[in-house]
Amino acid sequence: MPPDEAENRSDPGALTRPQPDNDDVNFDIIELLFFAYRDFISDPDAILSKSKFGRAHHRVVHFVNRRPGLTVADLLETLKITKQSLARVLKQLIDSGYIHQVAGHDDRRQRRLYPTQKGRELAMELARPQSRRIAKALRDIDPGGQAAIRQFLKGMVDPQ
Amino acid sequence: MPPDEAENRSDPGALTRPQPDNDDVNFDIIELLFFAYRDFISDPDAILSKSKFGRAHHRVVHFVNRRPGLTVADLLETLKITKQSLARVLKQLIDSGYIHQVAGHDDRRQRRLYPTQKGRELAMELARPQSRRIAKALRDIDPGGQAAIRQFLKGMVDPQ
DNA sequence: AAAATATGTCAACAAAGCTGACATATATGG
DNA sequence: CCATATATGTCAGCTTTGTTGACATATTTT
Repeated sequence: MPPDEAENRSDPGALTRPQPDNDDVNFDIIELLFFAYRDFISDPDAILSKSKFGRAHHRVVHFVNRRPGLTVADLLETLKITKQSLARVLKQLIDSGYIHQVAGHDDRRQRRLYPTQKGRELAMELARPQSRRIAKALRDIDPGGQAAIRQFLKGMVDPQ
Repeated sequence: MPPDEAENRSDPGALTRPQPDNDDVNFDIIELLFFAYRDFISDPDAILSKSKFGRAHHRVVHFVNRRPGLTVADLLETLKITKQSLARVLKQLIDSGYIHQVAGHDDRRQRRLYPTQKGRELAMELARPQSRRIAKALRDIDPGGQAAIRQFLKGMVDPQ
């Protein structure tokens, strides 16, 4: 008799044993990623909760700060959201003076996005606690281990 | 004259240089975490898009499968969401026969949650592509590097 | 000149979070 | 035993951030 069947006999429909890692699945890293990301975004979220902006604004101001001059299309590709979804938050950031847009030099249909000084400061303020968390997590990990971490994270990303 | 001021002279309000890592911030790992997580959740999302469930259901069925018998309070603490938010998705999972609840043995106010066979199968189906992605990212990383990755992810999580 | 492209915008909707208020069952402490 | 605390459920309404579909405008490409 398979173990689950015996289990079900005493408690119909309810599997009572924990589900451990097995050949197919790597539950522990799945969970570590969930917990790490959950707390990683809690830092900027706490700061943003006192402002009129949210997570979506954070992402936009982050990437505009990191890659000044990117186009709207670049940003959509990076964030993997629709232009209507981006439009809402981008408009608020532009209207509030955090981001500045300029028609493209070669292709004047493009809107190239740049942070203002205020935008750069916001991006930095939000990045700081996240960086502190990362620094703490990397402390006591040797250079080889740190390289492995970067390689792993890169390997998790879809090609392109 | 500070460099940003000179920059602003020719292009008012727009900082045009990329923002590199510096002492305060570790932008590259911040971004790697964003991209890794973005694609990590895209696998189960694609499967769920053909069902009546979403990400929130995934999280619930995952943790119930991993820790059968956890209480509603445990789950709230793990997910860090409100009970009203959990109630919506949990009810749907119970009504559809993915999760089963039982009054606590000692404390009968508690509702202990268990996966049904169907629930366990869903959790596994959603975990499988994520595990494949993880396995691929870990391939070519030696045991020491893999230990560093686990240590890093654990270090990113808030204590408790 | 026609077609394609980059962007913006309107409207409606869905998922998943939130707050506040209140109900019920059960446990616990005096 | 009663009063209070706790675990859970539920109603109502709101917010943020995602989605589709349709259509407008400016500019580039063919």
